Amino acid sequence: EHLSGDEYEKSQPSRKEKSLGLLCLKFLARYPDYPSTVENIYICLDEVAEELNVERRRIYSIVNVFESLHMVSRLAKNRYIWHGRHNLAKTLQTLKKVGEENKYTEKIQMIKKREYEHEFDLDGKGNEEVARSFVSIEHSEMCFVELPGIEFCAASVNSRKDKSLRVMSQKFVMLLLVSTPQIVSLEVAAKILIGEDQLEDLDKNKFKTKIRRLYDIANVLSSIELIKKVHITEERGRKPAFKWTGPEVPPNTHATKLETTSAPCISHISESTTSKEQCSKNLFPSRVKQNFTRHPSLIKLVKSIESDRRKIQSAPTSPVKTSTTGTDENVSAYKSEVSQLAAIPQYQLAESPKRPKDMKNNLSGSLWEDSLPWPEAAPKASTHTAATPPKPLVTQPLSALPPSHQSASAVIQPQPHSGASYAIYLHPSHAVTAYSPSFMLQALPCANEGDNCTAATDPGKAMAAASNCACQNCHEMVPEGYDNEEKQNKFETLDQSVASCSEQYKRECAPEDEDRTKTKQDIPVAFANPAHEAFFPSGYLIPLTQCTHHSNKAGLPNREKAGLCSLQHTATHSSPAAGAIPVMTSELKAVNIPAFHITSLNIMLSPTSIAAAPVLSNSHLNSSNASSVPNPSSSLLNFTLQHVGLIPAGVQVPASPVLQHIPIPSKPESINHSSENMTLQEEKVRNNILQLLTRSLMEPAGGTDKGQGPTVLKEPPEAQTMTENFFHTPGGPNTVPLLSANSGGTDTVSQGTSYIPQRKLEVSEN
DNA sequence: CACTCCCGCCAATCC
DNA sequence: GGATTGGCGGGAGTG
Repeated sequence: EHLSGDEYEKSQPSRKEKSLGLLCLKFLARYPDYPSTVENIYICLDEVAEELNVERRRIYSIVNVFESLHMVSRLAKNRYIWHGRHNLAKTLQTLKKVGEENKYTEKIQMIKKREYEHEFDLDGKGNEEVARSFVSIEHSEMCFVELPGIEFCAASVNSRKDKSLRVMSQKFVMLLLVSTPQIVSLEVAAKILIGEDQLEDLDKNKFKTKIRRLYDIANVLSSIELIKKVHITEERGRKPAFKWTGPEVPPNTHATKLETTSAPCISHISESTTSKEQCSKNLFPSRVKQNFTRHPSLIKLVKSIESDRRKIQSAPTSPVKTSTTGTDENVSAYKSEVSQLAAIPQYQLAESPKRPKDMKNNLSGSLWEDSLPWPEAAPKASTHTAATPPKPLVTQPLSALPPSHQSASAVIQPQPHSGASYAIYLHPSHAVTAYSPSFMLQALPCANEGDNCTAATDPGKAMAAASNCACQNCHEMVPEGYDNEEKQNKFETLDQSVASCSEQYKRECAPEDEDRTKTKQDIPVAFANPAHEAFFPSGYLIPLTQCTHHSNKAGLPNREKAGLCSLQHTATHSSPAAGAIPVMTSELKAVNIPAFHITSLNIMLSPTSIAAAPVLSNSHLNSSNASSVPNPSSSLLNFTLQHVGLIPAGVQVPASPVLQHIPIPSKPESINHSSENMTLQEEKVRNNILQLLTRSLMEPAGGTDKGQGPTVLKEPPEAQTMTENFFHTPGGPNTVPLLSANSGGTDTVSQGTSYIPQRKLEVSEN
């Protein structure tokens, strides 16, 4: 009171200091990310408001958003319980699923389409049309999405009909999770959220209010680093948007059990169906729903896998577990594991907290990400990637590196001209190297600093990708083969701590483990199931996209800070085979990829081939393990390597498992960028060579596949890019979205859809 | 000026 | 009927 006006103003915290985001951080600082499950942490709103010196109203906003993610749940008046991030993975997965089922992808496209069509239509009818178009798409207005075990405590005391902020928050997250790339503009989000409630009057005020609320939500989500504000620049100017920066959510392969509140479920189609049943029905349409069909190529794959598994289990020549070193045992175990890899989602293992230095920067996700005990793995190598954006492909697989793989390190090579890179991640005793569709095994820095990713997108390729990804079609590619009830149930028991996951992995898979069969009895059901053994391949092919590196505030969990290469946003669409592709170490040994070729060897392997390779090559695993007898593959490789001048004539690549000790360049400077100079002609030659190599991998011992499946790489279309060749599949180019040429670190993305392929939107962050 | 989003009114609901 | 929740939109701060 005694202060003058100016002084008084200065004594007051600035507007920014009072922001919801900051307040949210303060709020978060009070509670652990992963609270003990033994001891409940209760939140008293009054206390918090007082301690943080804010009105209670503000706390409600925060708590409501957290509630939407099940980070808290309401116990009683003024009283919440803190769950932290324990439920997050499950929640996100559920939200993604509901989002998919609510056809948000289509809605986004519809909005964009209309927007585009009415860009110069000033009569304002565009919005109404959009609104009306929702009716034709989908009518499933959903209620608050809840998780089992949490729903009742929340619902019992809070029957307020409209939990708008909570529901809005969930819907917003859904939008982000289902869109490709995972960027949603404020405007689109607002329109969709309004569109659902009020089809008719999309008046300006309502829109403004929605935007306000979205900001509220976004501020909270940003503070927990699930999203990040970016800007989309298009013809008409800059638009605020939000990009998903949270953990990657694996594709849904089954219906997670979830409940909805007893709140009325609004349906635009039938006002009478307000029951919970109807609500659930909306959320989880019947399984026979036609948009869950298996992609034809997957049927083959599954059959092949199954038959192979049978062979392994019954063949007299199957390796018998011996009591010797344990190595054989492991190999045979891997063998059977590998035979199933293509069919079974890889369980996402948490990283060990202990990592070697060189991995720390490159591989470590945030604590938050590391700890996500995905209840279900991403069947990256096989399925449904279409409806799922080809995302931070690196991040997830790498964060899944099991603890025993500490010696591994990843080197990454984004290929500006050729799409995604792949890191070959090998078993602990082996190394990690990079693999890219331009077939360069190269090391690469993850060096892009901050937000200045400026490499240009190739609009043509982006367009190609966009137009090749008929997202609706993609939705229809969910393979039922992987939608295995039994597995699901098992996985639902897997909401475990990282520590236990890591520990289990060690016990289950670490080669140095004494006795597999014995330890198996100790492990929980999901791991004890033989099928789950298959979740630990000896290696992965990890599609890499681009790298970003952000310097972030210390102490905040951030995947990007950790230097993980994450796909920021991309117009790429992965093929069903994209993602972490399990690959057998012994397969690599079998072709004797020599260490010194790590930066120069150009190999062309279709991801589908690779995914299938373990299946098809089981019969020669033994020999590769023995590694004394050169096999046809190695001869062929040697020949081809010599042929292309990668090794001098007469030099034989040693047949020993040299890969085990491949020196990985630890510094980006050591990278060989020779691929950049590759001419088209060279590419062609390589294509041919690589086809040979592919076949040598695919048909090692009398090839069971008979020209079917991934080995069909007969005539790589000349004009096509390597990337396209790479993803050439028997299903035809239209059944599998092509991986587009990635921009290799740009923030310019094409948000083009099949509707508006021409649009190139620039995303900037500030 | 447009974009952000804080602030607090006040209605709905709870107890 | 007071307390709790939270929708909502005015308008201030920011770039």
